[in-house]
Amino acid sequence: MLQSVEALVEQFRREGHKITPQRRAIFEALIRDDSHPTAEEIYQRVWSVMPDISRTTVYNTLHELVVVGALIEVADLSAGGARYDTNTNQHHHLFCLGCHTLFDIDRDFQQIELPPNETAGFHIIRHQVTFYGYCPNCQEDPNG
Amino acid sequence: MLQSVEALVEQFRREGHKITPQRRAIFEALIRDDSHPTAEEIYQRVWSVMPDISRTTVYNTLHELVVVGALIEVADLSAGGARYDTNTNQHHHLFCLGCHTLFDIDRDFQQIELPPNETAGFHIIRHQVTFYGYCPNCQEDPNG
DNA sequence: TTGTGTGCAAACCATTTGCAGTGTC
DNA sequence: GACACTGCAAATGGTTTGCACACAA
Repeated sequence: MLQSVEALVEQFRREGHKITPQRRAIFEALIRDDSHPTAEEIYQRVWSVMPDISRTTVYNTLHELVVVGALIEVADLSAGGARYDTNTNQHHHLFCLGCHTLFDIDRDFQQIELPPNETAGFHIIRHQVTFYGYCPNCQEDPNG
Repeated sequence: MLQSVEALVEQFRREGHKITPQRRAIFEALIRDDSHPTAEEIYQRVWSVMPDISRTTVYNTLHELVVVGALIEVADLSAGGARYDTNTNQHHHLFCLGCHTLFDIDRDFQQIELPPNETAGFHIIRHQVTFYGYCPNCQEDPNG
């Protein structure tokens, strides 16, 4: 989880990027967030304090945050576009098939490893476990 | 992996669906396939033997195959749209970050289970491990 | 002052929808 | 013969691109 705007500003400067008011506002919107927002949700948050910002700028900045490693883009879990994860540590996901909410699981399944003869020659970078199911709400109301 | 058109026809009839030449052609295109094709790829295959088919019909039929459980829709792994997996057994994935190829891993990581107090009240249906990395090709040519 | 960043508008691309006509059961 | 299915065309929605202007360094 991202802890401070200044740390991001630092990181961005280090990578040779300029710091603009728009970028600062986007950083603000992401600090201490663990809700896996979509680009549109982030745009809405920033828009509420900076109504002149454009989606283009939000998309650009999110991509740059992914490139510098401050954000992880979560594969689209059906509907609503890509989600951004501010938790860049190794962790896992619990996904509700009903309401599409995504929870983090910080447990470490260290046992998950492929024997070398089953990797098909891949150089494996990371792995992620996703649990699919129904959250308490969607169990009560299967149409939720 | 889907083994026979007739089994799918049976299953479709059982669920109260009608069998059309288009659906049969789509079934043919999916038999003994383990390449995780996109809807567009399936459309192309069917189109080569039935040029009058429309994308709408392909999309419709794929959705119905997912509903009856003959196909699994794999979350979009960036670019190119959803993939369809004819392997509906519990299995895992190896995804190449370079060329976006998706391999099946049939190994069973039975140890992966969430203790009840970490499920956030979810009713968990299934889980899937995705390994992210670079395939032999994309290790040689990082721009592949 | 230079080149990166911004924002508009338009393009893109996978997918969905509306609807009239068709064909399976 | 009824109703599910088909296919066209248009709409949708997330994301990207082209380009002129603005501003951080």
